[in-house]
Amino acid sequence: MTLNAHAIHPPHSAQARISGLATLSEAEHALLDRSTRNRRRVSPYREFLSEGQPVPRPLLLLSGWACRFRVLSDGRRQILGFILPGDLVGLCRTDHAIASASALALTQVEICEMPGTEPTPTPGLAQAYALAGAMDDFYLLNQVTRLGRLTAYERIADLFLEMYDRMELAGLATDHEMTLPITQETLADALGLTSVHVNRTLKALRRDRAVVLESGLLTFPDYAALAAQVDHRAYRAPTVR
Amino acid sequence: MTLNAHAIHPPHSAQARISGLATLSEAEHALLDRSTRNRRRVSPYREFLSEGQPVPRPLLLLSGWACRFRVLSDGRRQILGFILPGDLVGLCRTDHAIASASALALTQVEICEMPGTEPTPTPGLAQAYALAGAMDDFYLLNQVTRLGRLTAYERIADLFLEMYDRMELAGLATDHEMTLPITQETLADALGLTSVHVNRTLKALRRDRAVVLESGLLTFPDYAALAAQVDHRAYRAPTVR
DNA sequence: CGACGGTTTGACAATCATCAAATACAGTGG
DNA sequence: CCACTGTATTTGATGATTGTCAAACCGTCG
Repeated sequence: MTLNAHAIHPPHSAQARISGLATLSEAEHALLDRSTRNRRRVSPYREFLSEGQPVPRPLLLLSGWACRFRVLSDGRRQILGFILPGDLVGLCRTDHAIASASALALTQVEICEMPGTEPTPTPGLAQAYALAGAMDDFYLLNQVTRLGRLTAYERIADLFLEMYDRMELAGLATDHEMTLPITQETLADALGLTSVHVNRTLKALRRDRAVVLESGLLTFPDYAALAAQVDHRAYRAPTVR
Repeated sequence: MTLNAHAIHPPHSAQARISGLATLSEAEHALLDRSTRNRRRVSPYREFLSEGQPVPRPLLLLSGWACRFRVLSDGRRQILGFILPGDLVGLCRTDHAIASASALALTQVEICEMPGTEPTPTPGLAQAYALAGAMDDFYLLNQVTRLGRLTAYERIADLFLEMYDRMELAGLATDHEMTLPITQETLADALGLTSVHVNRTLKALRRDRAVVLESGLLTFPDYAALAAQVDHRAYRAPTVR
C-alpha cells in the first residue's frame, strides 16, 4: 500500500497526508488543492459539527486538534475520538447521512470542506476516503477496548501511544516525542475518567518513567516496553499480495 | 429511505432484512438467494473470524447471535458489538483488509458468505452494505458512550434497549419483548463489568421494574421511560429530502 | 496587580472488582 | 426415574479503583 511511502516521504501538510493515502489523478490533486484554499478557522472549544444535523460532505482538518463527542442530557460528556491534522471528519458511508456525533475544536483549528465523490467520479479520492475511514473504524475499536477493559493507568498510556502513532503517520512527530495540546479535563472526557483521577494517574506514569509530559511535550522513554505492557495495537494497512 | 418499509413489511428472514436495506435488482436478488443457500453452522463459543486475518468478503448471520471481540494478552476480553440475525460482519471499506477484531458465535449460528461488490457492479448490494455499515458505526459510538460515561445500571438498560431496537428493525421482536439468548458473563464482557456485578445490577433493574428478565425473555414494562432515563439514542436513517 | 483556566493535592464516599461458596438448572447416562 | 456433571446464576464478605468536593497552587494575560 501507499502507506509505506510515508516512511520515505513523510507528509508535511494535511493535503500531503490525504494524497499519501491513495494514488490521485492530476484532476484530483487540483481538486484537493482548490478545496484546501477555502479554509475556515474555528476557535478552541467551538462546535463545528452537530449531532443530528445532515453532513453534506467530509471536512478535512488542516491544522490544530479537534474531537468527536456526545453529551448526555445531564451534561456528562464522552469524547469518541480525536481528530488530528490531516484527518477527515464526517466521512459517511451513505448519502444524506445524519451526524451521529458532534465535533469540537480543542485548539485553534483550520478546516475545509472536501469534495464529495458523487457527481464526477474520483476513484483516487474515494480510495483515500475509504482508507481514512478504515483507520477511524480501527481507532474506534481501540477506544472501546480501552474504556471497557483497561485500567486508568493503561487507558492513558494506550491513548498516548495511539496519538503518537497517528501523529507519526501524519509526519508530525518523530523520535517518540510529540506535542500534546489538550487539557487533562479533555483526556478525562475521552477516557471515561474524571480530571482529578487523570491527574493522579499521570503522576503515577511519570513516577514509573512510562511517559515524560511537561508543558505540552509528551515523550516515551521506552515506547516498545510501554506498548507491550498495555497490549497496544497499531493500525495494519490492507495487504496487497 | 427504504427503512420505513419495515414498518409495513417486517422482514421474516435474514435475506429479507438485507433486501430491505436497499432496492436490489433481479440479478442481485438472485445472487443473494444463491449466497444464502451455501450456509455454515457454527457452535456456541466457536470463533469464526480472527483478528489479523484477511477478510475476503462480508459474512451474513442467518440465525443465532454472535459478537465481535478482542482479547488482551492477559486474557481480559472485550466484546465490541453484537451481531444479530440479518447483520453483516466483516464489512470493510477497503480491499484486502485485515480483520481488526475476531468474531464468535454466542449461540448456535448459521452464516454465509456474501458476494463482494467488486468485479461485477452491484449498486443495490453496495448500498445495502453501506447502510448496514452506517448502522454498525452508530452502534459502536453508542458502545463508546456506554462504556465511558454510563453507570453499570445505565449501561445494561441502554444495551438492552439497543438490542431491542435492532431486533425490532430485523422483525424479530415486537411489543417491547424479545428473547435474550446470552449469559451474564457475556453481558459483562460487553459492558466492561464483571459477571457478578452484572448479576447484582440486574437485580436492581428488576427491583425497579425497569426490565423483566426471566428464562431468556426480556420485557420492558415502560420502554419510553427507561429510554428517557438513560438518554437512549436510536439510529436515524439517512434523510431523503 | 487581579482574573482566569488549568494543574495539583487532600479527605472522604461510592462504585465496582475479587474471592469464595451456595444454589439452580439442563443434559447425560445408569 | 434418579444420581451425576457441567454451566449459569445468585449471594456474602471484603478490598481496590475511581469519583466527589473543596481548596491551594501556578502560569498567562489583560
